[in-house]
Amino acid sequence: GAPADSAKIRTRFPPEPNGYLHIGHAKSICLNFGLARDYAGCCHMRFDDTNPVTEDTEYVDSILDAVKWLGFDWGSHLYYASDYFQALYDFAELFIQHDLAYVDSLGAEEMRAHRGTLTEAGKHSPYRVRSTQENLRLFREMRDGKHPDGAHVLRLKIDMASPNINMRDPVIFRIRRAHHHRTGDKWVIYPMYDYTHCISDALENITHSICTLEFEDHRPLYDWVLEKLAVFGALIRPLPNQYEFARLNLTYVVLSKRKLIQLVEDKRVDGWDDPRMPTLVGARRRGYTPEGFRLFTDRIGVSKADAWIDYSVLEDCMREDLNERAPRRVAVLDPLKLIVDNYPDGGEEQTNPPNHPQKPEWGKRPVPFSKELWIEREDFMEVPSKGYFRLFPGNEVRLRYGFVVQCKGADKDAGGNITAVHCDYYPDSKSGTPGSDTYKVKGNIHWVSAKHAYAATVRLYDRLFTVAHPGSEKDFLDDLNPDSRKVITAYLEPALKDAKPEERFQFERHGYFVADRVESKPGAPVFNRAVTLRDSWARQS
RNA sequence: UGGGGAGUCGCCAAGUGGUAAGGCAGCGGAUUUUGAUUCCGCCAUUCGUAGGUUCGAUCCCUACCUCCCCAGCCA
Repeated sequence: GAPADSAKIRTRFPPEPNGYLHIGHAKSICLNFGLARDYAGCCHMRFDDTNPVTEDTEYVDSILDAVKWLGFDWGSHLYYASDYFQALYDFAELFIQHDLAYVDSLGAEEMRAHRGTLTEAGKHSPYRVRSTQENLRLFREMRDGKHPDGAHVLRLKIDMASPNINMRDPVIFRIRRAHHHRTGDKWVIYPMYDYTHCISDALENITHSICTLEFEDHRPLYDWVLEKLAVFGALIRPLPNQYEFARLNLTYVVLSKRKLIQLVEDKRVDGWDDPRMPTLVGARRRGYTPEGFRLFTDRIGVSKADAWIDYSVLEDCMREDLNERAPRRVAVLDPLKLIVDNYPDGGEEQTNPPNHPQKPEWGKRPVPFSKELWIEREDFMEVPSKGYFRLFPGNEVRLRYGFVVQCKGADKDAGGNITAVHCDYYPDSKSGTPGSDTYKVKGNIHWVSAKHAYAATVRLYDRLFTVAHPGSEKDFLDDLNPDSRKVITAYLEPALKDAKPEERFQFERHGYFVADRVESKPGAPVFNRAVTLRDSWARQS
């Protein structure tokens, strides 16, 4: 436990280690750690590991990593509810001794029947009148493994007629022979959440126990348990208080743990860190930043109203952060060949785009230019629509940081599909050379030298990465096909691991790092955003 | 229809007796070698509804409406 310091705010982030943290958890993490930081208090990292059948150390590690990644530090305050198992047990005997707890031997079915309904009071269990001596004996036998799973439970003796169902003699210990990730097989009885959480908070001298709305009904029980223990003299006042806030809902995003597990188990995604997953590890691979998440949680606020935050808020936060810090790189994702007819065959020269248009101090980088380039297929229209000012026959555009060219037309295959676009360039229009700015064009498109493209930079999901492709140029371009992005993702994996903020790149054309559309293999669902899985899809699956 | 919560602009969200902050989205316009960024402007006579108290109400009172949560030996 932590020292009692009445003046200090003390919060805690208490996940159950039964899954990976997602964007929704970021709100809770930022809230709890942020409050502690803003009020010079401290925030405990605590695992609520009272149900051994669902928990695993794999999750403990990933959760710790996620919190650190978000930029928070719990210092020496790392706790596990399982560390309190003995204290929790001892307190339970105290409740028995004060005739406020009893061993119930009703089966699960019968117990439910006795609990009553939302509108009808419950009935007392016939075991509710057991003597203190018998309760103590039975409870110790439960602890000592003398009874099979489910044979008995320990319940608090409160009020079976309470309109609040949580107060109808809640179960606080159950027999569960399962290996616990930390205590191993030492215990066969495990405490329940309601009983554990408030006591853990009290033992750690938490001042503000912040949780989500669905626990509002549990607050009376939280207070009841702690008040009794204080009266018994087992706990010192002041006692912690529970406060609730609305959990995060994000449009287009499924944050239901059950559904996410299903996606992973059904292999609809590559794993918890698939860039399409709303997990923090997934978001990280997408190029989302801790700073962006912190900005996001500041922006959405905290209230008790059920809210659906529009995804654009998250996007804007990430853009705002990356716009400042991301060096610019170019990639062509849907390549169309552009041939500069009047450029010398085999010719080659360098252009020098800045690393950041507003930060000359970041310097420039050399980018090769040659006769054949790759441009985005959408940057050419044989018959331009109104307002279109990129490439179309007769029009002039600037090849960004390169030359101004005039479009001469396009080649087509037998099926009428455009296979290449032709243009002529103006040799005196090269960016950065004297007089080059006398050319006034509305269109400005990005490009990659075809013969150097195997070493170009690729955008995946939201990020751009420099790729040194092991295969030929053709292999590389084949991999660029939107339908096989996963292949590249897998290949790049090692390179992404330790990417620094400065290594994050922003897509040049749109200054926008979120892919608009990613389609997976035929027959598989279509995602509207690379980032997210649509809730409606998850529902039908 | 038991109990607990919530309703302020398309989406969030301040304000809680003195006459509606801010952000996102959207819409204009200026700068721009990313249709980006940046910049400047517009965007609720109205705060779920109906009454009431008051000089004055989003804020107080009454009634009503809508939505969310609760009957795990899950958290």
